[in-house]
Amino acid sequence: MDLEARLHSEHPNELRLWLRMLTCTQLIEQRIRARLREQFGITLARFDLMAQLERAPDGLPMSALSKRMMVTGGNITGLTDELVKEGSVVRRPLAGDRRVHCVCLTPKGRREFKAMAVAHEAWVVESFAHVPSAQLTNLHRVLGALKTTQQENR
Amino acid sequence: MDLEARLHSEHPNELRLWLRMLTCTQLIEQRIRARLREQFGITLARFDLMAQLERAPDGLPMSALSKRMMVTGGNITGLTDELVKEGSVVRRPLAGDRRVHCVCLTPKGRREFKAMAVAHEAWVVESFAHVPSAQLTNLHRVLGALKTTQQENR
DNA sequence: TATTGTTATACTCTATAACTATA
DNA sequence: TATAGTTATAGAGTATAACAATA
Repeated sequence: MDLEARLHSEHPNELRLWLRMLTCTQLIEQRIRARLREQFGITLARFDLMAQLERAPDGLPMSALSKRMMVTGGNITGLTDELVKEGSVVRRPLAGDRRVHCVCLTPKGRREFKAMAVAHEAWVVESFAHVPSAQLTNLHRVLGALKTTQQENR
Repeated sequence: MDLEARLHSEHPNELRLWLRMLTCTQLIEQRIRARLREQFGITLARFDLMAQLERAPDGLPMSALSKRMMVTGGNITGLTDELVKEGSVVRRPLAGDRRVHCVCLTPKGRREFKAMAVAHEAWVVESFAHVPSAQLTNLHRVLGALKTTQQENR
């Protein structure tokens, strides 16, 4: 039983698709969230922040993290504080602009993230295991167009 | 800028699709949430609860709401309390099992919901306006299979 | 014993707004 | 003035666990 139970015959296909998307993302996200907590003692938001840093050897300004994670700045401060306390990231000043603090993975944080990322990737792959590869690509393309229109309307 | 910024060439298509699904649902959900609050002074969770009740003239047991909304029972009690305070729903005993309380829209709640549902449906249709109808159906079908596998693995 | 719903509690995530420091 | 980040706060949403009433 899920969100779609409320639908009736008059509802447009757009609403059917929307509720189905929500159900799918909620089911998958809940599982990922629970496993991150059980196996690594970390929340999804903190994991996501570390994921953004993986490819940035010199770290990222907090304003960049705010944009990428689509949350307001105050939240980045809080998440960063927690990760600093755990020793997983550090704040580093940026030469040339003393307002900016770059958040940067520590060697410890990088090791931790590697291990989590392997598991996380496997969970995601497993979740989509029954979606044929061609459909995977097709979904990705169609949702790409949807994303663009959403971001324009912000 | 969004969640996908963290991807690199080694990442599998499943992860690419997953992050794109998350971005899309978050963008749409944030907009719906903001509009429900601004235009109707209601939260998404309360709206969703009322939506589940629309087709149930005799109401639904709180346990059914818990399953459909995929949240634990305590939350249903809280949401119901708030909607009762607003006069939008009532609790009704169920003949034959005195443990069960059915949550039921009041005439006022039903009127309120009708108005909100019209607006909500228009927002969703608008969000998917640039997705061709054939792709709408295709997405719905593919995600149906995904949903089934997720619910089996719970 | 199992199920329904309530209560109490705590945590995560988020936004907003006022603030400081720097550009 | 504008931008980067911090702080304080509040509200939404959620889960857990102990509990009472009923089956």
